[in-house]
Amino acid sequence: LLLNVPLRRRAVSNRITIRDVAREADVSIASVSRVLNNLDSVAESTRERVLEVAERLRYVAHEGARSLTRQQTFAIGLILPDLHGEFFSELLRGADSSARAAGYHLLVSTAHGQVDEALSAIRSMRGRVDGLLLMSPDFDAASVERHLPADLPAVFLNSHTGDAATVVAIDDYAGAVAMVRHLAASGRRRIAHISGPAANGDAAERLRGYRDSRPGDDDPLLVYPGDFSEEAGRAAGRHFAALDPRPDAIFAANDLMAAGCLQSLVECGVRVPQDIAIGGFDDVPLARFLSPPLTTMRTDVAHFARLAVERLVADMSGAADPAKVDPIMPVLVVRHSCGGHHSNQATDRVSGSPHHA
Amino acid sequence: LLLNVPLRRRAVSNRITIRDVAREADVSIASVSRVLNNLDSVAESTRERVLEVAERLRYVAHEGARSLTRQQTFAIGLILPDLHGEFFSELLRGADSSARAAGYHLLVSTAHGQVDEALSAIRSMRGRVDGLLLMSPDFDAASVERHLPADLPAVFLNSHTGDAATVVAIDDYAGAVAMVRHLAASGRRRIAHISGPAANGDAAERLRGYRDSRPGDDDPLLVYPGDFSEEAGRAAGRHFAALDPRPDAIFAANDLMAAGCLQSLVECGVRVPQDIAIGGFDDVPLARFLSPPLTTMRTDVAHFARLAVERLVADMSGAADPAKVDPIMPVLVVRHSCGGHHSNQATDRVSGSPHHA
DNA sequence: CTGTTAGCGCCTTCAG
DNA sequence: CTGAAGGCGCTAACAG
Repeated sequence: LLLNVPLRRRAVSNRITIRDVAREADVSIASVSRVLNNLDSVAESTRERVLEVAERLRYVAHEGARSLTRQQTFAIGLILPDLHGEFFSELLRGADSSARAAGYHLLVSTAHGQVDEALSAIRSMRGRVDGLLLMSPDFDAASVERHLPADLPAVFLNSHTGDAATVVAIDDYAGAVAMVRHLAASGRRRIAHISGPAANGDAAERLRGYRDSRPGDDDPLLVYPGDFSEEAGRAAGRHFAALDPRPDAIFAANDLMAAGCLQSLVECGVRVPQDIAIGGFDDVPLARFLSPPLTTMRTDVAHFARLAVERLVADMSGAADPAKVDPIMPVLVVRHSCGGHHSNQATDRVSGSPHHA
Repeated sequence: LLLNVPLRRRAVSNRITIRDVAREADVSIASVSRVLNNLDSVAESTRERVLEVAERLRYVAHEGARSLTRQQTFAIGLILPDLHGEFFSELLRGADSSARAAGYHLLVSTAHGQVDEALSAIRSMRGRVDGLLLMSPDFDAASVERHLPADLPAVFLNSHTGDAATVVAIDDYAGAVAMVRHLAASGRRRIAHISGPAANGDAAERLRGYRDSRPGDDDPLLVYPGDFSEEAGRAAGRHFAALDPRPDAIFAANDLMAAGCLQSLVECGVRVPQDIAIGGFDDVPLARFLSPPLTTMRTDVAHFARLAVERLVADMSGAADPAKVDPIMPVLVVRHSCGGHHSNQATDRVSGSPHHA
């Protein structure tokens, strides 16, 4: 009766399972499992036979299945707003190095500043990762947090969420203040700012730091609304070059805008730093290649990411130790764009507190 | 007798499964599954009830389990030699955009130029991804290929493996030739080269292109052995600045070395491009920010990665269409470092065949 | 339209 | 030291 019932669809599958190894080695799958995970005690003869067969068959364990029984995937989900530019490149590098060190893989996803994309990314991470690293400067982290599956530990990166979530953050405010003070200390009196996207938490903090510390009166014309892009920096440069009276310093909310601004100022015939000094934020690798090299706030993003991973791994290990990680204090790096005298890496003048205070 | 046997360990687990939803909604798990995947036809009333309960319980499907039954993970593994610098950043960005578009996630891993790390990465991908994107310029791709699990389609990136594997490659040789010819055409006669790591396939091809097309006789002093790092570029710059007779052009095997070289030449008092012209390879974003902006071969890495993902997705869909993808021909971008006259993006002079010939 | 029942590939008690 | 058996959470026939 059941003669021509096809034995499921695996007719032409070349998938090799633990069962194949067991059959070929003439042992039970339990024994194969033991050997492969070197557990318990297994007779040396069995052990050798299994190993031999496994190699001959090119058997590689199915990590998906293994995760299911172990209830652990050894993967960490990383949800970023974007992947553009060196900031994220560095972030990823740091996260990867630290994750690998702890035996974890990285599952990367981008949300492009859309809450729904972030939520969908989170959902699709359930059951494929043991924990989540979440960077969401473009929207309220708290609202995202509510949608986290209950069994998915998460660490927020640089989002000014309430006390509820675990957060590893950069002290944007203090960094901005430090930069503006440096500019003022070197004699600049009319300091302008190129801000980041309005909805971005980091950008908001940097703007706040600028506002609270700039010399002179509030002047709306001195704040150009940017979006972290090079093009915004160029536009800002043109704007400020034409302004009368002209600012004598510009603090850009990130390095990429500073770079764009620098280029357009030069095109407009403005001398940097003689006429206008420029300061950035992040210290991406690009910064020291500009001419003049860019004074900026160094955040060591890779290190920042490493911290976050370590924090997450601790959380996942059930180390119910919700001790807050202190915000990371950016460090001022003085280069020629503010009137410093040196340009190459070896002579960067670095000041401020180190990462671990 | 079995009264006090603890019902497995899940005593305090807050994991919510499809079964919880089914019980709460008073239907079978099959129905829940149907609703959640909107399959078949389900009574509207059932449907609503399930949806309501799922939301109330904050149920999120376990993707791991789902992958196991579906025999499909909707993830792509990406194994890279490293994560340093804009080249990989761009690669990742392109891969991500294209993978997301096809409904896939990216599982990232690095091999650091070690064969064993690459092999271990491959093993740990089995059963968590549907296909592999593999970049292994530092060692023989064929040897890696032999260790691929049989059920894991793979696409090699830029590795000059035999015809066996699917490869998406950049035409390094042709690119190098084009650059050297450009240098020669603008009157340079003594053209030097900074090569990449000896074991690196791309580097080897670029060197070969240089050798086959440079004017004048072979001169070992004109080839400085680099390793793709900025520091190597600086060292090369010092070397060539001191050489007598000095070269009048330098072709660096990648942009980062070109950047380092440029800086050290300037420090040595050599004028670029008047005394020495410089050409790079890759056209990373950094290139146009240098001063003078760098003439280079643009490969559009992001696009390259997109192609590779599309190829892989096609392979995975069983489109047994092993039509080779033509090597991507880099495009010459002329900027001021070779004597061009313009510096900003809008006026880059681009020539050569476009990516799709 | 809905529930029951096999697995997916592996790990892990529990008995031999 | 080893094998049998029961899940992990979900999907997909197959009967009702």
